[in-house]
Amino acid sequence: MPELPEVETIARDLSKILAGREITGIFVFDRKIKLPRIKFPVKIGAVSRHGKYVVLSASNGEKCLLHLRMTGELLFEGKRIENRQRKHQKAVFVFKDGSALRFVDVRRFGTIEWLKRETELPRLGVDPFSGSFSPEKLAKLFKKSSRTIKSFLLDQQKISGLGNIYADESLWLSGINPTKRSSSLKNREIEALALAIGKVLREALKKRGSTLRDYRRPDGSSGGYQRVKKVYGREDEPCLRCGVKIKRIKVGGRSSYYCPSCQRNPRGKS
DNA sequence: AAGAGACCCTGGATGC
DNA sequence: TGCATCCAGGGTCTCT
Repeated sequence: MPELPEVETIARDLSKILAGREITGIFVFDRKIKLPRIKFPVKIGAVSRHGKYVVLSASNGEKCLLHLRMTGELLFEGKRIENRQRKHQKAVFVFKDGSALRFVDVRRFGTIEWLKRETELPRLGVDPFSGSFSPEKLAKLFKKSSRTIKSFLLDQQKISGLGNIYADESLWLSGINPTKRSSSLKNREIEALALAIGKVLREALKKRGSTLRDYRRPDGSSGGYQRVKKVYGREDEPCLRCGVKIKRIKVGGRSSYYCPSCQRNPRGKS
């Protein structure tokens, strides 16, 4: 499941490969995807990340937003592609030299949008890699919210880029119970959490993301963070800090892994 | 208005 | 072995 580090890795990889290339056509195989009329060829200026979106910025000011959701993959094929068909293929971007970028997506949740104006970029919360991400900023946001910290961290309108894995990892690292109410966090906890989020995401980016199920880099290679993750997916295994069995509960409809000892709820519940 | 829950979708895991 | 059922989960929509 691509989250910030995976999307950042993909965007960086693609930026090196695609900058300067001209798209001569986009073939869409998913009827849910609707694109406006596009005047080809379109030259790609840069590839970047906006929250969990991969953004292809064309030199004419238009933008293509790609969201991988759960199982989306962007795979680059340098050689002239022989067969445009492939299982679970959502779309193929074909370039002037015959190379191509395939959007493969088993669960079909991924999206492609073509934007004519920059102002249409979806509005997102603060990005953990931006300069405005700070404990003070988080404290301000948390103060207003009665919801659980876990579901808050997953709300892209509040903080952008975190998904289930890195939210759990950050909460474990900062010793905060996922069911705690955002507004109840002490300044000390908020500082620890802000630090943990930055640390977890930077570490994951260094490892080029986590490959748990479908995530792959544009060249087909895997990420390495799954080898260092501390709680996610470790139900019933010992906590790496205290040895107590990791628990798994549902918070806001999502699986949450945490240590019942290190991440104790002050009220004593779970 | 904010928050909770259903929904989308398919493959893999589990149960009988 | 084979079929049915359940589950995963990001984001959007609907309902409260």
